[in-house]
Amino acid sequence: MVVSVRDVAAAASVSVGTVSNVLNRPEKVSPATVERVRAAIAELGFVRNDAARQLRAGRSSSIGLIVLDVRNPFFTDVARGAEDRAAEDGMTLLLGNSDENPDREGAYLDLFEQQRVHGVLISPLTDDLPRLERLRKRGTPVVLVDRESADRSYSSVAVDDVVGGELAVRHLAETGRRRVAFVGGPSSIGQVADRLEGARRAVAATPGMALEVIETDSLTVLQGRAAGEVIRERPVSERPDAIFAANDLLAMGVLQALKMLGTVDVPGDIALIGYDDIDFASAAVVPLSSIRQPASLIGYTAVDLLLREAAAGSEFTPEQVVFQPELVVRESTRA
Amino acid sequence: MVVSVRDVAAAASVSVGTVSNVLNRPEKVSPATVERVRAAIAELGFVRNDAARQLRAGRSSSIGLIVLDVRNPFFTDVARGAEDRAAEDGMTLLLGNSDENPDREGAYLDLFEQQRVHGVLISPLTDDLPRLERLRKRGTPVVLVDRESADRSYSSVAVDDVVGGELAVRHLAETGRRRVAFVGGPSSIGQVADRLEGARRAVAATPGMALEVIETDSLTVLQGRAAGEVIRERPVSERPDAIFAANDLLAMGVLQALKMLGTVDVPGDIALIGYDDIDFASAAVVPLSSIRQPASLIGYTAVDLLLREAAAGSEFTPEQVVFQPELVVRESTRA
DNA sequence: GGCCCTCGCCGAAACGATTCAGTTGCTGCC
DNA sequence: GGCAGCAACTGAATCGTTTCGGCGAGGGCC
Repeated sequence: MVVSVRDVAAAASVSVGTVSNVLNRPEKVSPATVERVRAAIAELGFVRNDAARQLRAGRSSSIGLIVLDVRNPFFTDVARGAEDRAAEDGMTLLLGNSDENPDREGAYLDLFEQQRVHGVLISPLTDDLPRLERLRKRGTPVVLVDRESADRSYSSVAVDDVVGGELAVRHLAETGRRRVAFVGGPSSIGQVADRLEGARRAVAATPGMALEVIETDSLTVLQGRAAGEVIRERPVSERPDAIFAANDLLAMGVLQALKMLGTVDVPGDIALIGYDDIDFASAAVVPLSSIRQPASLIGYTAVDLLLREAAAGSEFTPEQVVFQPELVVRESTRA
Repeated sequence: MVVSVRDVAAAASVSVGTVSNVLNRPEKVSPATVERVRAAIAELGFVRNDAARQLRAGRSSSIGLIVLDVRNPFFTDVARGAEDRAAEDGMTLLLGNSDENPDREGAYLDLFEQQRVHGVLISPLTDDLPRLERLRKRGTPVVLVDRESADRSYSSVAVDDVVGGELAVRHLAETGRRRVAFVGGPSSIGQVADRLEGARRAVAATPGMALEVIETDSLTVLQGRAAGEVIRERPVSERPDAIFAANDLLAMGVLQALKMLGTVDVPGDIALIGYDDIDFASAAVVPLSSIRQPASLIGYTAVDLLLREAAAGSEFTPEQVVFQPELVVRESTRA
């Protein structure tokens, strides 16, 4: 009981080609015929088979997006922006979650390749992936999200994380802090490395300031809590007087750990600043200072670039869009 | 330069049928041939075309999931659970976000139908949707998520929201509160209606307790903040002494509004309880009491049901799974 | 009237993987 | 030797849509 164009054609007494034209170029068909075909479609409950369309078209009308962590509101915001732009061109967004795991990242790339997606948006774990190369050879545009490609061979939409890190630590310095701990990791993730680099620069620019790095396995609330506990357990004299967390999830975990036993006061004893400025940051126990990134704009712009690249074909030169981050000061870094 | 099974077959000097067998039933092919074909695949960089497979198979290996709000961590957790179960059977999850908007919901259902998805998981806005019926007629299983079907004609995985609402308000009663405001809406959303119903029951069971309903347009932080401001602006005597928010996002918004000017103390002046127990609830300005739902288990179970239903075909009787919610007490409702 | 266009429609070919009835060649058994 | 049985492989048909060369009818123009 599957209804195909053929059935519709028979019911409306036209050819399959005409049905297809009604579907895709109704202006090419006489009004009376359009009407008749539409009626047949409605009556039979015909619904296009996307697989067949794609097979014919050679590629799908979906765009793949691979993010580091769906549970991070920053990335859901990116996804929303991407989805909005995709919808403008009648495309769909396929959302994959690598969870900072290269195997999962690879699995999604394979999947997207099999699906012959229109293009791939990725916040990659490592800098060079043969799979990305292969996709590109096939003619599938690839745009890096929240990350710039080392050799600028890929298009990308990112925020200057070095500047962001610098903003954060300079702010800490300006509010009188001198012993800063950077909480984040793994350092193989580009964003983490860049934010740390920015922190280093700000520290170097401030006489008497010291930086310590507390490396985490991932960028989650849980890992933040663990790092916070490490700091809490130290003798008071050995604690930093400020913490810069590589993202807000970590920062919120750190905050939970510090506040848990009531032993450490934020910002009294330790100031805390995160990164991303997710919605929940302002609602934290101590409202969190953070570095804001235009998440949904990043997603929107990335899809925009992707579609332009897809339309241009091979004579497209990769384009790097870089947004500037913005410091948002709240309670957690009050002097 | 597209590589198809035909090219692989030629390169390995076998027929296309054999290539397909190597791909899908390698045990049916002699080891030497498997080796030869695999080598050809690797050399040519052949990647299966999913559209062609699906066309032949009649349906895709994806499962569609439509949630009310991707930005709500509860739903991303549901999605994670669903994805995990789907991956066990080599299936993919397509995530759609209705944003509590019937048009968007409909658009995703249409899309999923065109994609001939293996099945649909939906947290529906309204109770009866002709589109769901049509999907079912086509043989596509539909499982309701976080919602039970009124006439039990659909399979569903849900949490007893009436009990959850009752738990919340009974807890407020037990901690001495008597003038409760329910913040949530629109009431057309089943979860909201049920939680309110539970609240009503608990109020009815407590002599001297009164319930007021503050309706919101949606279940977001922003709407919560607006509701919180309404309450904050009232004369002290007309304020409730407890607020039950239909979900944690709303609760966090309410909390922000109440704390903003420092005029209202939580839980001193007003106790506050939310629903869902999202990760961020415990990290809020005032750690939030909430009603916990097993989010990722819901997603996992829903896909499990879906796959069983798909395998059983027509002789499947819908099954309703109901989990019990759990009260989580934190600072925000301390007596 | 002859010629050329345009419009509206037709229908076969093509996309690429899977399936299945059929062929081949070999082993083992009476 | 004859034959059944089996393993390994073949290749044409199939899924449902889009595309595109082509055809006939009607209109405009010289």
